[in-house]
Amino acid sequence: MTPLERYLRRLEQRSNLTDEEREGVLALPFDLVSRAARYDLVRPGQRVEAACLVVDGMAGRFEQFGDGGRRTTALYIAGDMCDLHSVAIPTAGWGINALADATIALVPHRALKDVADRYPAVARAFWRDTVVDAAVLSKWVGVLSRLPARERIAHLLCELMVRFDVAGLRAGDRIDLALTQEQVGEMLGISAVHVQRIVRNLRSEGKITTGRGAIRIEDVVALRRMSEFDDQYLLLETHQRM
Amino acid sequence: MTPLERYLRRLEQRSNLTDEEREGVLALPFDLVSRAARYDLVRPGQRVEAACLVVDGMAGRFEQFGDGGRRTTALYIAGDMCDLHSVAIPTAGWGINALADATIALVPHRALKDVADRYPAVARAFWRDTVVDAAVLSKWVGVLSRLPARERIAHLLCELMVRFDVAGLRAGDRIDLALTQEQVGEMLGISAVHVQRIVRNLRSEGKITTGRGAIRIEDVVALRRMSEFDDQYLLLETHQRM
DNA sequence: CGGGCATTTGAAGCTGATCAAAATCAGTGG
DNA sequence: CCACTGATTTTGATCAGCTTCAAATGCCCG
Repeated sequence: MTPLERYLRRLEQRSNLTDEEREGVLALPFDLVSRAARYDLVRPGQRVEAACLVVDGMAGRFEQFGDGGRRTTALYIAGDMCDLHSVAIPTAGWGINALADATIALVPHRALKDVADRYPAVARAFWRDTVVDAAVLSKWVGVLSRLPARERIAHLLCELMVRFDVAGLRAGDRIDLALTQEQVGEMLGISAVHVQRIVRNLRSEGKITTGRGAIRIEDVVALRRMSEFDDQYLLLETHQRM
Repeated sequence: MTPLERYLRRLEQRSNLTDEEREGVLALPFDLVSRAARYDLVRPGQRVEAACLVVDGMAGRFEQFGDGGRRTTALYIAGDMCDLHSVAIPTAGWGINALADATIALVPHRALKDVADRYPAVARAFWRDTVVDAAVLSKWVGVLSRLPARERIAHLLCELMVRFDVAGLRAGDRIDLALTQEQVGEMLGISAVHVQRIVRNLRSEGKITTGRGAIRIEDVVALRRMSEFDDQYLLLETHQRM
């Protein structure tokens, strides 16, 4: 699957497109780049002229604080356009970082605007895409303010499982979570030490198994129940042409 | 200022519009309704056909969890269109609630789509508006995962002060925070009891004073510093016509 | 084989939750 | 105008979850 085919798949998950519109998306130009883990794709305050489509690996949106400290606030997997919103607002108030080694397709804003102008349905699909992004952020705000550490981690795992599934990326029960426990903690507001204790705990209870940078979900039902996970917020339904 | 003038003001904060486009926005039809505090304007899962523009009072976006428990994840003040995103995705995965007594203008999706179709610049302004909403959510994720209770509250106060300012709603140093301490706690993941202790503390340090449902900011500088507040995430710059 | 990063484990201490109850306040009806 | 009611704020005491600091072990890669 080419980078744009993956992205098209994501768009079509929620928006109906005609053949012509599909072609328009697939014809988007892009530059393919490889970035090592921790590379900053977009720095806060920077003016950007291309959006980052994750082709392989993982990327994250982060907020930077006064003292240079950061927090990852959103997670992007293959097929996600990390910062499609930068088309609407090109002066970044956020940052994008390669969480793991990643391949990224840089898609020029110019081209994205052109295809959106030519095909209004594509423009709406783009808008929808950023709305879904916001819906996930909203859920995370809720999760962080409501659930204790254990449940937060369970919720994250459930979310990723569903997103990998929908994107057609899942191999069995295995999730390729190429994140360090430190990174997970930083995303969920938990210290690395405590993340480790929780992981050990979940493992001892037979809910997950871990190994070589991947996590295997052994008991989805338990994870969903304990974190009150409900995928409604991922807005997975396909919508009418507006 | 009429409801739509307020909203137009918000749009023009970030997007340049022509006279004709302005007229288009101002000509939007709406139903004005009054809702008591705690009224649900939109329930999770509901299919909505109008967006909620806050005319007076406050509204909040909330996430609902398995057991019916809720968390407010975003806050809307006069001039904010709470759920403009519902135009793109009308089946709500979220909820909207009147946090305090509020007057709301219900603007039909149909009319919003029409004006967006007629004026592409308005469509982009709408997109931008939802992107700003997402930017605030992203920041909150960062704040919740990084800052301790005291600093969270300070951050919220700083954000509201800036937003009230930008919307032209601020009277002196006074912020009309018609929220109970319980509500504040529920938004920030802090128990009501602890919110009270922090408020007392901030008061004793001369940073704020409180009274009759309002908060007076006495020492902005201290609040900004302690919460590492930087308004960049509010994306206040005006952008070119795309 | 060695170096560097990630994970793992232990111990001590703090932040903030929870429970319980008193004091204050706003609104209501007599 | 005052007594009554329910909600909100305030205060105290106890306790759990999680952080921090420190150090050991394990793992991957050059």
